[in-house]
Amino acid sequence: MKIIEKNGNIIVQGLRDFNIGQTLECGQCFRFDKICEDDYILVAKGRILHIEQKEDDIIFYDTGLEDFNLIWKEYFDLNRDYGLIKKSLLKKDKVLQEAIHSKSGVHILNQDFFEMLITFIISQNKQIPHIKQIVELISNRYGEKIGEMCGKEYYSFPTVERLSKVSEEEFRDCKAGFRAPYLVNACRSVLEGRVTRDKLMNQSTEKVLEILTSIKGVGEKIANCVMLFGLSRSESFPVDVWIKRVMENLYFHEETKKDIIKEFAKEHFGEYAGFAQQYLFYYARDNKMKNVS
DNA sequence: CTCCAGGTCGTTG
DNA sequence: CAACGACATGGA
Repeated sequence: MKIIEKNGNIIVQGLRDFNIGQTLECGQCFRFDKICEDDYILVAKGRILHIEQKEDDIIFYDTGLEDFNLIWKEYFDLNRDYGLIKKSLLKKDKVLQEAIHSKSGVHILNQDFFEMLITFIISQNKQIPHIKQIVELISNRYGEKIGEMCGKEYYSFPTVERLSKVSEEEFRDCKAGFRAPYLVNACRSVLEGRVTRDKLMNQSTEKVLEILTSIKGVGEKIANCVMLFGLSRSESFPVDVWIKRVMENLYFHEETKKDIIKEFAKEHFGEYAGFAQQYLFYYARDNKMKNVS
């Protein structure tokens, strides 16, 4: 990885195993707008980032070396060797070959814990474009304005303190529907310190799962998403409709319970289960994979 | 119109 | 413990 500072931009060269489009569109992230091919505006870490990929160059527009090193390098998980992860997964398992090869530029982002908790509570029983809409609405109403780009105003994701003051009715007005009381409850849990990033960071996977699922509206799947995307727990393996479908198609060849799939993934993919999950999820969704039988 | 979406909860058998 | 309907909202 070679980093160049030029005209107020940062250019990163020689990054293998990274594609900005795949990384943002794979379903882990909901706060971005596509300008054109491989060219995106992203909201994260309380700021706007215009980022573009031109062949092997990644351009972080209007970004200094300090912001890149302190914020974006970690956010985009640029220090991790994805080539090694893919090799390790493929060594054990040729079944993953197609999924990994077609989605080989996916990185798992290190996103904000609270934002992931709220976002994935919203995600239940909704399609990705809807999730994006609701998160944007909540940010526009309760976040801070952080700038303007291409004629659109951008707002940060709200703080715990601000969102804790939002009522159930107001969440319903943001189209959250039946999830509104869950959101109120989740905000309170974080504000009152029962569920915080610090508290979860040093716990065992089982304990983290137990604490997260103690929030009403957070089950196994959402807890695993929060762990994978918001707590850097790469052994997490969220099982949703798409993962169920793709696992049934590629491994079981018949209808299979989520618990069985989860256990299999833990055994089979081990510490890299989260990466396997994301390649499989994106691959299945992108190919509109059908149920078995 | 009907069906389903990155699910979870509460209720039944 | 497994199965099942309800839950808001919007798009196919």
